[in-house]
Amino acid sequence: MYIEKFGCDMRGMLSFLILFLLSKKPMYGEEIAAELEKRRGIKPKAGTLYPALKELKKNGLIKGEKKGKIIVYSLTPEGHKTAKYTKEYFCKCFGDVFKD
Amino acid sequence: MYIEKFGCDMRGMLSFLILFLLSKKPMYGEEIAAELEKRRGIKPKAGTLYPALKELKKNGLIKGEKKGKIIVYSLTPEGHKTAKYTKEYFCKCFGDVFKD
DNA sequence: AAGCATATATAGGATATCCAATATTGGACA
DNA sequence: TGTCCAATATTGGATATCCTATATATGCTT
Repeated sequence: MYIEKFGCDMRGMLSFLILFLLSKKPMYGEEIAAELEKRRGIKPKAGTLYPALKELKKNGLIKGEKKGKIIVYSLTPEGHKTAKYTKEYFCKCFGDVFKD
Repeated sequence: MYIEKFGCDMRGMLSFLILFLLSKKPMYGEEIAAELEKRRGIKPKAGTLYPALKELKKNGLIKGEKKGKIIVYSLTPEGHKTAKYTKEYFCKCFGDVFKD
């Protein structure tokens, strides 16, 4: 796989992707993991995903609502605002990558 | 700045950005640094940029041609191929971030 | 030729990022 | 009620990523 040969697996984008996904609709852990797998080809392990969610919660960007066994995560108002700004930042950085 | 509050500075995308920039045109170090600053708001330090270039060169993706004081970097054939694949990967991951 | 600024380079270390392994929780269903 | 499974969670550590500080090289100006 060329990504591996490249030596850059685009680490550091996990939290951004999670925030972006939740900005589209609330999801629970396994849903998020499945969506990430569809995009990146790699499914984040539990020890990767949940600490990331915990950090986002700690920063007040997402909240978790318990629905029986699962926890549905969604953005807080602060999270929406941050998602908006980070998306703008992202577009400024990478906007023209898509125009090829 | 919201990126800081977010706690995600999108690390891990530096090499990808460099590869992408060089896929558009050959550049030397300071040119690359300036372009990165324009996009990210932060200019990479010498101790960040040159090791990254060295790694890309080691992997056979870029080559450096000395022109007096400066070194002009450009993609190798392998680098072009890798840029193409990484761009596709990138689009698969983040393609819909721009549709908002 | 000497001094200076710019460009490139390296070593060492701090932090971020992620995973493996393991633990816990809650519901389903016998 | 007890067992099983899926979902969530935590700890500890490995690696990636980047910066600070420092060093080297090259060309320009005087």
